[in-house]
Amino acid sequence: MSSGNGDQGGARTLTPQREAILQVIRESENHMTASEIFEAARRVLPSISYATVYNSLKYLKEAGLVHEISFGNGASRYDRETERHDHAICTSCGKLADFDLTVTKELVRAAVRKTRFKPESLHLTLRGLCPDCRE
Amino acid sequence: MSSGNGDQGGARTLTPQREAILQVIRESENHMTASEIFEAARRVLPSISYATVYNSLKYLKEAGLVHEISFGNGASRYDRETERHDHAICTSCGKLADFDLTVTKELVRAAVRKTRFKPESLHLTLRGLCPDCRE
DNA sequence: ACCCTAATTTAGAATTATTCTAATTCCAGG
DNA sequence: CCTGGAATTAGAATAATTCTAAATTAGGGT
Repeated sequence: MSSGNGDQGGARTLTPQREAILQVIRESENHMTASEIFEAARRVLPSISYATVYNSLKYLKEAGLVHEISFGNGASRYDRETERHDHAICTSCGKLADFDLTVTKELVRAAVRKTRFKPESLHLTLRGLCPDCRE
Repeated sequence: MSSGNGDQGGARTLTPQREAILQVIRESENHMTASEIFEAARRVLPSISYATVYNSLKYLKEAGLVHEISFGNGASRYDRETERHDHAICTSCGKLADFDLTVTKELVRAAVRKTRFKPESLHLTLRGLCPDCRE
C-alpha cells in the first residue's frame, strides 16, 4: 500500500517460489489458469501454497513479467509477457490463440484522443470461429 | 409465481425474466456485474433467481443482445450490445470506459490472415491511466 | 378440453476462483 | 544473537458461477 517502495534493507526480489512460477509460465505452451500453475509449480516446489501462487502472479504482473487475460468464461489465464500481442477467441469452443499485429501509432493516438487516457498498451481482440469450428 | 403474465411458454423466446434483465442492462449507465443485475432485476421481478440471471445472460449473449466483458479483476460485466465498440481500462483504479474507433477493414483482414478465424468482431482494449489517475 | 412434452424458472446446494488471516519462516542489519 | 519486515504456508472465508431437481408454463396434438 505504501507508495514509493524503496530498496532499503535487502529488498526482496525474485524468490524461489516466484521464480518457479515464472518458469512454469514460460515453459508452458498454452495459457494456464492459476490452478494449473499451482499444480505445475507444486511438482518442483511441493510445499508451495495456493496463496503464494496468487501472490506471486500479482507480483509478476506488476513487475511486467507475466500478463493476465480473461474472457468471461472460467478463470483468468496467464501468459509470459514477451511483447505486446493480440488475442483471438473462438466464440464456439472458447479456444484462445495469440497473434500479433503491428498496432500503428495512429491507432494509439486515436484511442488516446477519444479516451484521454495515458496509454500503456493497446490490444486487439478478435472474436470469431476458429479454424476447427468454422466448418 | 406471478399471475397473469404474457405470452411466454414452451419455445425459445424473450421471457419476462429475460426481458427484465435486458431492460436493466439497457437502462444502466455503467457496466454491471451479475450480482448488480440480480439486485436490479429483483426490484421488478421479486421472485427472480440467481440462476435465471445467469441463464438469461447466457441467452441474451447468444442472441447478441448483450455483451460480456471481463478484465481479470472480479466478476464479469455486461453491457448492452449497441454496436461494436472498444474499451479502455485504467491500470491504476480499474475504471472502465467505452470508446469507439472505426476499425478499418484492413485491420480485420490482417487479423484474419494471421489467425485464420472466421471473424465476428474486432475489439480494441486500451490499457493505461485514466484522466483522474494520470496526474 | 386434456394430456404430453419441452423450455424455463426457482431455490438452494455444489463447485470454482480468489482473497484473507494468522502463524511461521527466512534473511539482512544492528 | 536479536529484531523487524517481507514472504510463505495452510486453511478459512468470500465471491462468482454452475449444477440439480422439482415445479411451472404454455404449445401442440389427440
